[in-house]
Amino acid sequence: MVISSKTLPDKTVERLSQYRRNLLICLAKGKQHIFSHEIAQLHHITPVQVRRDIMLIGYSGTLRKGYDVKELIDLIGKILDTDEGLRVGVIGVGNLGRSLIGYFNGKRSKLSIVAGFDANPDKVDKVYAGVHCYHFDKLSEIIARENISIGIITVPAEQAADVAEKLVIAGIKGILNFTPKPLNVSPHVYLQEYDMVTSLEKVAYFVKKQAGI
Amino acid sequence: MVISSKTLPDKTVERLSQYRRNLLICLAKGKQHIFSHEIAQLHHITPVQVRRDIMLIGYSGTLRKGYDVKELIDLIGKILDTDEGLRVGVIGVGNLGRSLIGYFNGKRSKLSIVAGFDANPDKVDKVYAGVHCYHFDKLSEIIARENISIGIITVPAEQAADVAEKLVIAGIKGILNFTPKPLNVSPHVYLQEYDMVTSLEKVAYFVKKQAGI
DNA sequence: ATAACATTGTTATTTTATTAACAAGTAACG
DNA sequence: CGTTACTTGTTAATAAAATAACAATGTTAT
Repeated sequence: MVISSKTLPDKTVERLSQYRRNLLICLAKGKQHIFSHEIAQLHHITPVQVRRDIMLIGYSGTLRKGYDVKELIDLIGKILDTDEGLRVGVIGVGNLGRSLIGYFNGKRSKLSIVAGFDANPDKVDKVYAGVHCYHFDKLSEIIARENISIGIITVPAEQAADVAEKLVIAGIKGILNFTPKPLNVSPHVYLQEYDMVTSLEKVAYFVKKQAGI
Repeated sequence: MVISSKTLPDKTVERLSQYRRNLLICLAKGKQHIFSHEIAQLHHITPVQVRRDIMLIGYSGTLRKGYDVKELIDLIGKILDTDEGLRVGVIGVGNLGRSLIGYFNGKRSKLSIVAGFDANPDKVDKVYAGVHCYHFDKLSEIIARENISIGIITVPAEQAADVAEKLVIAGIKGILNFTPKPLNVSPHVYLQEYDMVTSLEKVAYFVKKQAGI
């Protein structure tokens, strides 16, 4: 079967990433086959949703036996990963930046954080969880040298726009922005924003609603 | 006008939180009125979306003058905030937990992080950015004593399920889960999950697509 | 005063995402 | 073998979100 080159729905991509994580755990436990309702239960979604996602990537399970865990993991890998992997830089090595570096460190993955950047001279040329921290000034240089295609922005909000601009100029292909400042980037750079404060305010709103305050 | 007590769409709630943040900046700059297309531009969405959101909260602007910044901020506050505010606890005072505490510290807001929890004896009874860190064992006690209604989970993934269960038992009303482990909580606790690894894998997928790899 | 324009508020349409429905087919069991 | 029950794959229906369309109306220019 040929892997469809059509772009998958946003939400399906997210779920595939999550499925894979849990499938790897299943595989490590020696589980060889898995039913759609088992995957569903792990993620608190419906079995139909799982089957639909799997249909979209063109995989087929075995009737009454479920999906082959290993095959499914491999196929998700073919879809999400690139052969040589992509290299990632973290701009802003504060608590959040270091936490991200920590998450990825040691995980065998096609995504690797290969550089950190910070303005603080105390941090420059230090190594955090195996990742070298460079000065902001070297952003362009290191991105080119290290072949970095994704940038994670974890600087204070007021520096975000400036950093984003420099990243785009340096030829970055994708940005994950953790600052609350919405960014303006050229349309051929993929931008994903995540705002922690908004997440928390959203929880608060629904708590308030539920409590009838 | 009476504020509708109907629950707003998920996405509208998120955007309102973001609008407010930028409106506060506008107000600080002395801007008194703002057009839908200006708000839209700040957030890279369409003016229609903005008008629609504002319609949903029952506010009206002035034709050809736009919206009164102060009034809009106040109304969003009435919708998102509770009168006395909600109190938040952070479970897991690692890099990510401290980063969240740092974000909220000093921001005048109806949401305040009032306690941290960790198992590490080096952290217990220390104060991080004004927030006291307690031992896990005191979770229930402190949640009750400090009247905490929202918990942010930033522990390692393998402890997440256990922490969530304890939070629910302690009577928490809302949970924001930053671990990649999907949680099972009783349906009257509002749960929001955010998975950083998935976010990054999603960026990678779209970068890959765009590059045609 | 009148015309041209800008901007809101709202309804209608389209798109995207989720859920339901069900046909098909295979393993297990007698 | 034949029957039962389960699980997949897919199409159809529904729900949620975004976008488009446009009427209403105040403002500015002439």
